[in-house]
Amino acid sequence: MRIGELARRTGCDVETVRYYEKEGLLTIPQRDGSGYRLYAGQQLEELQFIRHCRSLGMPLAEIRALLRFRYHPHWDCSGVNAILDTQIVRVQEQMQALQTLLEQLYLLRTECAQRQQAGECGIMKNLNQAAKGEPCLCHPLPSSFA
Amino acid sequence: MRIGELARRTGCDVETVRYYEKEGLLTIPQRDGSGYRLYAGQQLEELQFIRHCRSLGMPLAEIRALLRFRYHPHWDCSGVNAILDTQIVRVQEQMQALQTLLEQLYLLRTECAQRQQAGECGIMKNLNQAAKGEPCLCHPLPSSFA
DNA sequence: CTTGACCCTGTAGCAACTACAGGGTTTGTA
DNA sequence: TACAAACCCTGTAGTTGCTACAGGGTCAAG
Ligand SMILES: [Zn+2]
Ligand SMILES: [Zn+2]
Ligand SMILES: [Zn+2]
Ligand SMILES: [Zn+2]
Repeated sequence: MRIGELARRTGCDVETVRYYEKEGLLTIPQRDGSGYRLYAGQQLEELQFIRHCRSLGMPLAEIRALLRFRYHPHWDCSGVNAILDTQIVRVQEQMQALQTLLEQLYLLRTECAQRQQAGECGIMKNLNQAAKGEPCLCHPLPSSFA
Repeated sequence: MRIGELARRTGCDVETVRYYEKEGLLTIPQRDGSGYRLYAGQQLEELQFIRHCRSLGMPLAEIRALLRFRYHPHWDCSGVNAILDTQIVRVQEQMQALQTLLEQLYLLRTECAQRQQAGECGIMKNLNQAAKGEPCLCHPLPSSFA
């Protein structure tokens, strides 16, 4: 199968397939007489493996590592667990950060209820206070946004 | 004050300050005889305004818009509210996505309890199933990771 | 024999920085 | 006064995971 069909069957862009090849994630495909890439079932599975891992938010470097475990089934799997754990921690941290952000944004949002001049707007007032180093509703403690 | 001091007082990298200038967020500073940038209190506030907004996750384009409201206090503030609302929705969507991810990762993680060969590891088994288009613990419905 | 769909390579763009390389300046001290 | 550390300058390239061309070649149908 050529690259277009592979892409269609995985729901993945043609350019993305070539990108994965360049990044060393997909095994190099054969070429036909015109230089077109020819893929077999092996690469279809590889690509689906990659897309699945991407859908779990994993960076390509870790997917590359997971692919190595795929090709070496006799290896000790503790590296696999470590990758998952890393990913879980990363996602937890991101969620925590977003949660904090959301609370700050909600607080700030309450400061403006109706249309008015920007100079009178509670949101702008808070932002301008923060710019002067004064506390704002979203960062009540003495400045420095940690 | 020169760029180093400005950076130190805002907890922001020198390169970042120059970057903001290039992006049109900071007003162009004066220069001394040697071509060094010289900043006044105005730019200190601007930079703190920018860093504050960045700490709320806002993209530079929206910060640029907020800075325009700062310079035009007589403008109607409804654009400010709109920016906040957009940002809130964006963060909510990201959190929702991360929540889904986290549940999938947890499910997958339960599949391997101890060290073993990668070929026997429940995590790798799931990933390899998904690569074949079969359902996995993290995506029980017939494939396609939405 | 021409149109359209497909394929190729290589490069540039996105966001928001970060990190040099390769220079000049200032400041403190020996 | 000489030297070095610390600072500043411009400009370019790297980061991540793609996406979007530009400028070409190939192939099947009508
Ligand atoms: Zn308002
Ligand atoms: Zn705040
Ligand atoms: Zn395991
Ligand atoms: Zn799954």
